[in-house]
Amino acid sequence: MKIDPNSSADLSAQIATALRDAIVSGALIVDARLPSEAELAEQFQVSRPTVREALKRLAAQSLIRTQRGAAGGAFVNRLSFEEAYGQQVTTSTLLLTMNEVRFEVACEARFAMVRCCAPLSAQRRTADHLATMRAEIHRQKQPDLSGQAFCASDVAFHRALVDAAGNPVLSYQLAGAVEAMQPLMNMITFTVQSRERLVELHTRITDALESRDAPEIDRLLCELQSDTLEIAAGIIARRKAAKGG
Amino acid sequence: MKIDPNSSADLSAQIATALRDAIVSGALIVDARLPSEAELAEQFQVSRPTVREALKRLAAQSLIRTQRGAAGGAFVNRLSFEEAYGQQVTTSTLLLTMNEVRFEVACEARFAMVRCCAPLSAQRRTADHLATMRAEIHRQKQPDLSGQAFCASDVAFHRALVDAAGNPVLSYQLAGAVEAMQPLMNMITFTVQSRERLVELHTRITDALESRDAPEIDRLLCELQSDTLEIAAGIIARRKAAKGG
DNA sequence: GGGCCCCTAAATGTCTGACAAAAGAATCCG
DNA sequence: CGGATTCTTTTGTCAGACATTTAGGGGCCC
Repeated sequence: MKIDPNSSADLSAQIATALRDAIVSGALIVDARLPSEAELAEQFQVSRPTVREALKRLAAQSLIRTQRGAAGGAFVNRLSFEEAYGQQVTTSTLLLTMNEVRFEVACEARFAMVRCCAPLSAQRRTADHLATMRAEIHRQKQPDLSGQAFCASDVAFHRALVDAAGNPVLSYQLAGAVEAMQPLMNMITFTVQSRERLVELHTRITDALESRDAPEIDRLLCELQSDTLEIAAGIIARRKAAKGG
Repeated sequence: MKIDPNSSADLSAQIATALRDAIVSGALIVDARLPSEAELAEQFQVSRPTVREALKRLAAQSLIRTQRGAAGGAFVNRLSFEEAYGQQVTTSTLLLTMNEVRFEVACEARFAMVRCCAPLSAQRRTADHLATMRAEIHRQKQPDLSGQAFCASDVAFHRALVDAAGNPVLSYQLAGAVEAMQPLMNMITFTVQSRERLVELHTRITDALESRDAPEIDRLLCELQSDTLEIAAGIIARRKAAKGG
């Protein structure tokens, strides 16, 4: 593990990369303790603040955790699904908002991915999943629900549908797709009418899931996608017209 | 934007969170310049090294970029698909290896997601995508190809299949699922026989993609999944037997 | 002899002050 | 007016110091 002091890159970035490689390659296994900051400083021939900056970079990616005290130090962190999930959502959200991804494109990706777990969900759904989904539907029916809350409930509904597939890897991957869409969805204030359309489809999807009818779920999700797109298109057009007038 | 000096959390972590929130919420837009380190230090009532640690955390997530010099500073970074893609792959890979996800679970997720873009790929594939896939198939036929190289080619093949869907969001999301599988696949040294089975399926998938036959692609991917699982199961069983003997 | 308490050592967290290096801005000179 | 030079701002890096936390050991009391 060496660094190049003549490189144009930051020393802390180089050290972070070296340590990250060691972790990813398996040279440093989970719960292994890294050398202390002072030792790393000596090893890389840099000062302690520089080492610390490198360690903070790794900590930001949840690759290590630090502990103070005598037996403390930096330890390779077991990346939990929850942590990975959080990072995934942040990254995906920023990616969509910063690159001005068109609503249709994000929507297409989202529904394509949700549909991909429909067969598994139909097969493995439990009563719990159905209960969660029906609870969200119930919430979505409340007329005084804010636009944001409606979207959040929509996300929760789809998450339950995805979780029903019983595959944590799938849940993790789709979390990004589903949750990252929320800010885009938030820009669309659903009218009472359109909400009713969506809620009805949600209900039928839940029913289909209950009777384990995978093809029907697929059909309904397609319908939900085209409905969502239609509603969005209408709102965008109206907004543009309002601007023009 | 305030921090709590009495909190148990690191000051640098708190500052990083505050700045991250400002970016995610849109208060700091792309290419906006953050205050200088000295200004941030004064604003948060901490020292410059502490501020720097916070900034390095953000830099590790590609949320900011820094530039030296008179007009330099830290700027909100436009998260590119490429950067997000890299982070996504690293995170997903570590998640799978560190949590000892079973091969079947990861495999199921991977193929479910790849299958979800089959209809779009069939519709939008270009000659380029087909050429890439055939080139990878050609490489996979080389008998002296190492196990690692075969797996890498397999990943490239599937990436082309996914990219054919023409949806960058989908490509990004699936990148994690497909590439993260590679280390797990690497543990399975494919025999000549099993390679032939996979290559044949790859060929048929490419043919089906050329004739835009979405249902056939779906069928073939299912077959590819069960074949992969079967091969893996055989190898795992043999390995276990070798250990026991 | 065992259990409790305190003390110490080790490690991270934070601060101060300083200098190096880069890069644009301003200035000076031809 | 243009080019070279100096200036200024800002990040990158270093050294040393102190604060804080925590595990572990030694000593004391029962």
